[in-house]
Amino acid sequence: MAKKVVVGMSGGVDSSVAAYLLKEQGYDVIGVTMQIWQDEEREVREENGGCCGLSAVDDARRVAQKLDIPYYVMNFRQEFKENVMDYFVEEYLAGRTPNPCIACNRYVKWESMLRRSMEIGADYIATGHYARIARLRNGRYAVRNSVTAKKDQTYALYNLTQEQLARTLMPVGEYTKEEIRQLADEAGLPVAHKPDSQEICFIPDHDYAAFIDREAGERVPGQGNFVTSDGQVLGRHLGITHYTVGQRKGLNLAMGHPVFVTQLRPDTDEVVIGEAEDVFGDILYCDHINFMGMAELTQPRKVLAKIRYAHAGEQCLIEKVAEDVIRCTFEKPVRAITPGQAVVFYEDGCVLGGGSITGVCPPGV
RNA sequence: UGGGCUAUCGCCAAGGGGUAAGGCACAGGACUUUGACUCCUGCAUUCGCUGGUUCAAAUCCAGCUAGCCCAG
Repeated sequence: MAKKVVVGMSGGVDSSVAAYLLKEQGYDVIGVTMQIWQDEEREVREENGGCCGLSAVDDARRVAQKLDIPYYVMNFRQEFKENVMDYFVEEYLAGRTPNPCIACNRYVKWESMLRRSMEIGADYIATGHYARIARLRNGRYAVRNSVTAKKDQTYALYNLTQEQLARTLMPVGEYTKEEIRQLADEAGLPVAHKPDSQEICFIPDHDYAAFIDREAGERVPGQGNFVTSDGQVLGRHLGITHYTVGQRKGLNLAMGHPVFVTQLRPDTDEVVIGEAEDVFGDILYCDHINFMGMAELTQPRKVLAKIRYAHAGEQCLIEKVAEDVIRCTFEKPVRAITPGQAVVFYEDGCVLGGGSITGVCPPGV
């Protein structure tokens, strides 16, 4: 009997082709779209198909019809609110810069959606990510780079558990973006030429600070000083939620040459400003570790590490310095080590694990 | 109140008679399933004001105004 797989369909090309490929491979495919952040008033503001928007449902349903597979919409608004939106806001309030997609993957797509899929008798869930699942020699599951280096989404998946990976299929990782569109075309999928999604799906107007204001109200920190590392005050800023490490634009500081944010100080509401070179560093610490391709870090190990989604990666030495704390020492300085962002470790194209960057000093210092 | 200096885009700043460089900031776009970064494009019919000299003035001259410095 065919294995049953629930495909998370966003309405985009990638997940549509994922469903198509799995059906071709003989799986018993069920299409599902997660309803996550929409509330009635905002639906109209939906633009060019964020990964989980409203047009998403219409498009996904049409694809499901075309593929002749059952299709459902699952409501995960509550889970999304708690694990993604609230997390997003809290991180900003704490002076960190979150990556909501990583939280969404781990807690909504792969926790809530997987659980509910199991409940309806599925053997696997699948998505349209550009990544593959590998079973390593040590028996562990790891996310593996997509065949195309140009499009690789493994970074945002580092936080998945072994149990989750064991029940996941990612057929799109075997193809390039061009091939995927080609397949969509050949299959006659109506979304073959739909533009790629981008930006955070729950903030369509792209105004993060305003979103945080709406969500957190009185708790949002107000104005403060732009200062240099030696304490000189350069001007006033709009509140630390408006900035992130490495940022240049929007500071409104005409210093005659570009200057960048080097640090946020939530305790004093100061935003530290420095020169271009000041934003480079070669050591970082992280916590909230998730081990994937390795079970534990027992001795220092040389790996490739990415410190942001679009980072090419840099060689570094990772060492466990305390329970749930790893220090990464890079061979070459990396730009804009940002608390709240994830650092993900790779070896041979597979994710070994990763964590949440706490800063350039050991936690608690 | 005497003497001197300076006034060019939001900030800094070239240009010293031939028809307004550049940097920063800012705006728009590209890139991007996170924030950033980066890249591209745009950005003073006008040079504190008023007159004058000249074919031609931001550039020379005069007056005025403002700011700074030194005297007092």
